[in-house]
Amino acid sequence: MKANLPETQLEAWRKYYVSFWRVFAAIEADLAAASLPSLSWYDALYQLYLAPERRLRMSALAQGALLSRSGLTRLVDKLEKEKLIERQACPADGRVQHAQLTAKGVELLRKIWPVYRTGIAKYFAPHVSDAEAKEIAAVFGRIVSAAETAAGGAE
Amino acid sequence: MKANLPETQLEAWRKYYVSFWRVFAAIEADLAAASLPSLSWYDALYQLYLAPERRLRMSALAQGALLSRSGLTRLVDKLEKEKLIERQACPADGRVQHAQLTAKGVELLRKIWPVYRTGIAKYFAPHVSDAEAKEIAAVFGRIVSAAETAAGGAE
DNA sequence: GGATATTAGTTGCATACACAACTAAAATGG
DNA sequence: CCATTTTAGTTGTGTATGCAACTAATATCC
Repeated sequence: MKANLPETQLEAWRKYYVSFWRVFAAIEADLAAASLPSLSWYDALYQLYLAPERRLRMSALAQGALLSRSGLTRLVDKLEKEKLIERQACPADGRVQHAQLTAKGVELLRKIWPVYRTGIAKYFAPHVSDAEAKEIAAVFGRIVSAAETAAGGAE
Repeated sequence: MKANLPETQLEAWRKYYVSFWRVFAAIEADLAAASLPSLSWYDALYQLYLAPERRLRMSALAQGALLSRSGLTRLVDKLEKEKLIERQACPADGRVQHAQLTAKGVELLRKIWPVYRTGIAKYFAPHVSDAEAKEIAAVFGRIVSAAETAAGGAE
């Protein structure tokens, strides 16, 4: 927690911060232009897609989808209404709900991904060499790990 | 706009994406814990602080503060109510408003910055070597430039 | 120079999200 | 085994933000 922050680090932070918002906004705009839902839907569905049996407890999904628990409840409401997922009560623990990805959910994921991928390929990838990409993955991987252990959840 | 996205790039994107949200949330939480306004206020005030005479047209400020024009109008409403800035009509062009940073605005900036800086120093900097920071600044600097020229505004 | 187009900013409306308070279920422990 | 605490998820409420429509002012062009 060094309070002194060298100018180099600060400049890196600023570029990181600004670039993220720009790229994020550009990708969201492309998705909206293609009449597709926003990245938060994608993130949630994709987390489920990755999960064993394509299902996850609400709180795990909230973690993975970068949302608060209440935010996730609302998102899951909408996804469920669209039949993209199903809520399943847990027989072993009455407090727990699982979100289960449906076939329709997978299908939407497959519709979103090409547009998302193209966005990454347009706004991000062209400016990042292969070597830089490896370094970025390493650096930001460390940041993610640190943030997640700090937040208490190993997950 | 290569549609093919190597796994290396993709992995870099994912870490970049997730790390950003984690760090951003952590810093926002620290600011809130210190009863300070959020980064969007800081961003807007800081843009003005950097500007010549500490004032900027609304639309330029929107660009710099990463907001839509309507979003900026609302933010400026709040900042003005807190006397952190003043709106000034432009004598040369009746459509234009300038936002002018006040002394109180500078003061708030100076209160926020230590907390913000500490957040960067806690969540970001420890995981980034000096060499990596230089590279990150370069890479994301390119991304920002590309995004801004694409968005039409050189600025 | 007056009709039309463009530009700057604002406002109406809708949406997405967080925090805090709540409910229900399970764990703890005496 | 009942009372208390903890945990999982939901709901009430407030806020931040964007898009599209609007207003007012300037620029363009015949």
